[in-house]
Amino acid sequence: MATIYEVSALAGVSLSSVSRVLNDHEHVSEKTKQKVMAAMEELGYRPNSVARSLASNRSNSIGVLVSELHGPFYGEMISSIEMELRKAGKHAVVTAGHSVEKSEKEGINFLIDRNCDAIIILIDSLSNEFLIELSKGSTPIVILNRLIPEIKENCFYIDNELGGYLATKHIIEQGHKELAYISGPLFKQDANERLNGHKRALNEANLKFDEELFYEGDFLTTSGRVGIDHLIKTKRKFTAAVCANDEMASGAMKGVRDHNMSIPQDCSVIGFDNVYFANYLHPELTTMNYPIKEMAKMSAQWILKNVYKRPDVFVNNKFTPELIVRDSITKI
Amino acid sequence: MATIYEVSALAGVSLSSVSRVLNDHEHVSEKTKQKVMAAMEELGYRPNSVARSLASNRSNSIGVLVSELHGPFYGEMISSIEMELRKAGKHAVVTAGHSVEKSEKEGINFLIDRNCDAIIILIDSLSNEFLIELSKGSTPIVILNRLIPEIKENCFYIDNELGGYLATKHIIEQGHKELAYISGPLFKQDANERLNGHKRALNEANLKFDEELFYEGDFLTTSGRVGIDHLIKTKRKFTAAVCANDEMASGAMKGVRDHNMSIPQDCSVIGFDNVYFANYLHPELTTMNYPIKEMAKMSAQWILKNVYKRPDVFVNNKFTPELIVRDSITKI
DNA sequence: GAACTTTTTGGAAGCGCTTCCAATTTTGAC
DNA sequence: GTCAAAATTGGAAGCGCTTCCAAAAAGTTC
Repeated sequence: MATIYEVSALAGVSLSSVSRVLNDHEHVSEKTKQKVMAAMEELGYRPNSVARSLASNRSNSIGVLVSELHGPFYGEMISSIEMELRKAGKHAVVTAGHSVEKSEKEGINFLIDRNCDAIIILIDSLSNEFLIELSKGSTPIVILNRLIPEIKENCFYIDNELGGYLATKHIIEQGHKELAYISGPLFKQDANERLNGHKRALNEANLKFDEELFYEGDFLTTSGRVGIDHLIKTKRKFTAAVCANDEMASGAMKGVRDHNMSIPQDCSVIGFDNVYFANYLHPELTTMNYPIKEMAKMSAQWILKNVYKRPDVFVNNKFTPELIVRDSITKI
Repeated sequence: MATIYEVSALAGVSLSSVSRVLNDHEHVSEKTKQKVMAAMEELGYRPNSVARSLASNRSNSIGVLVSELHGPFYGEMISSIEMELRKAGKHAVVTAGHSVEKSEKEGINFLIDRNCDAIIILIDSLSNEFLIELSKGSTPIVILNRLIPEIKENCFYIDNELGGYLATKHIIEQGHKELAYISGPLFKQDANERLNGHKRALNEANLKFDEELFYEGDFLTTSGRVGIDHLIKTKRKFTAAVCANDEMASGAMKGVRDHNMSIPQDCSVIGFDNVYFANYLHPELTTMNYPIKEMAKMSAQWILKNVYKRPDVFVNNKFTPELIVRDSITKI
C-alpha cells in the first residue's frame, strides 16, 4: 500500500503539501494539487484512516448503542443513522446494551475505548444522572427517546405522554368505555409516560382507570399474549386493549383470537410505534406513529453539525406522535 | 487521558514493559506486572485503540456489508455477529449496499478504507467473479448466503434449492395440486435456487410448472400483494401460493384477504426464512427456517479463528433449511 | 564460581499521517 | 522597481502505541 511518502516523492512536493490536498485545505496552488492528484492516481494511493485518526485525534466513527440490534424499531433507527453518516464519510460502530444496566455501561465504555467521536444512545436502564455525568466527558453523546432537562440539547424524543393520550382518546371517541391497558415495563421512562397519557385521556372522559384491567408487560410480543390471558382471567369486561407498543399489540391480537374472540368486533386493539409490520397484521393495526427514522437522522445531523462542524442544519429536538388509523378498532 | 508514558514513569519500568503487560505477553515477571497494573489503575489509564491499531496494523474492527440495515432478516444477522465479536473485544462497522452494484462496491471500499481486519458480506448484486477477485486482496472476506465454489471456505450458505423443494413438497403432500409461485427477483442467486427446488418438487409429483401462475416479485411485502392481484387476474385456479420469502408471504396474505378469500381454506400460503414476525401473522405462517443467526455467528467465529488466530472452533459452512409447520396451509 | 542457557528488561525505531512554524514565493499597490 | 502583505511551501515534531534487538538479570549445571 502506497503511503503519503511515496506520493510526496513522486509528485516532487513535501509531505505537508500532500496532506493539504488530501484534506482539501485552502492555500494549495492548482499546480501542486494537480501533481499530487496525478501521483496518487498513479500509485493507487489510499489514505490510511487509522494513521489519520491518530494524528488528527478524530476517528470519524460514531458509536451507536441500542438495547438490541434486531427488532423492527432499532433496525430502522440504525439504518437511518448509517445512511446519514456515510454520506458524510463517517462510519457507525454499533453495539447492544440488552436493557441491562451493567451491560449498557460496558457498551458505552466499549465505544469510548474505540475512540468514537460521538455516541448515539437509545437505552432503558441507565439513569438520567449517569447520562448527565457522561455528557460532561470528552465524548459528546446524544440521547434518543428520552428527555433529560439538564442536557436537553442532546436529547431527541417524542412526547410519549401525548401519544398515550391521543391513542386512548381515539379509542374512547369510538365509543369504548371499558379499556384494558397492557403496559411496557414501568422502569422504562417511555412506558411510564405512555401510561400517564392513557390515564389523562381516561380522566378527561370521566372514565375510571381500572387497576384490574392493567397488565405490565415487557414490550415484547409474548407479553401481549400473556397480558390478554391475564386480563381475561379477571372476568372484567373490556372492549378494547390499549397496548404500549406494536409488538405487544401483535401478541395481544393473538391472545384475543386464542380466546375465540374476533378483532375488532369483540375486542379492539391499538398499538404504539407504527413499526413496519403493523400493517402486515390482520386486521391492520391502528397505532401511534413514532418517527424514529426522522429522529435518528436528526441525531446524526446534530453530530455532523456539533462535532464535525458541518454547515448548519436545522435541528429539532422534539417530535410528535401521530395517530395512524387502520382496521383494528371498531366503533361501538 | 493518561498515556503509556505516564504509566511507564509511575511504575518505574520501560515503555516496552508496559506494552507487554497490556498485551498479556509472556516473559513479564509478576513483580513488574503488578507495578504496571497498579500504575494503570491509579492513573485511570485506558489504551488508545487508534494508536494500537496504527502500531500493530490491526484495527480490531470487522466490516459488515448487507443489503439493508433494517428488516427482520438483517437485524438478526447483525445482532448475532456483533454479540460474537464483542465477546472477543472486536467491533462491528456496519454499512448498507441497497442491492445496487455500484453502491455495494462503494460499501466494500468504504470498509476497506476503514482498515477493517475482515469483512462480512451479504449482498445480491456483486458478481461471483468480483468477490473472487476481492478475496485475493489483503482484507479477508466472508460471504453469507452464497456458495462460490472457488472460495467455498469463505462462504456460509444454506441449500436454497433444498428449501424450495421441501416447501413445495410439503404443500403437495397436503393435497394441493394447483400451486402459484411468487418468486424473488431472479437476478438474485437465492431466488433462483428456491425456484429450482420448487420445480423439482413439482416434477417429482408429476405436476406441471405453470408459467401463468408464476410472478416475479422483489422480496418485499408489497410485491406479495401485487403478485396475488396479478395471479388472480389470470383467472387460473390455484389453491396455494408458494412465496420465496416471508415478507412477500405476508403481502400475499393481505392480497388474498383483499379478494375476500380466507387463509388457508381458500388459499394456503407458505413462506421462506422464518423471520420473527412469521408467527405474529394470522394465521401463523408455515415457512422454511433459515438459520441466519447461527450462520452469522459462524461467520464471526471464522474470522476470530482465521484472522485473529483464536483457538480452534468447529466451523461449518453449509446449513440446512427446515420446515416449520404452522397454520397457513390446509389439507385438501 | 565459571560457563551457559533462559528469562526479563530497556532502548529506539517506526506505523502513516497532521499541523505548527518559519521560510520562500507570489501578488498588488505605489 | 520597491516594499509590504498574502499565498504557498517545506521541515520537523508528534499522535500513542508495538516490536525488534540487544543488554541485563536470573537460573542451571558441573
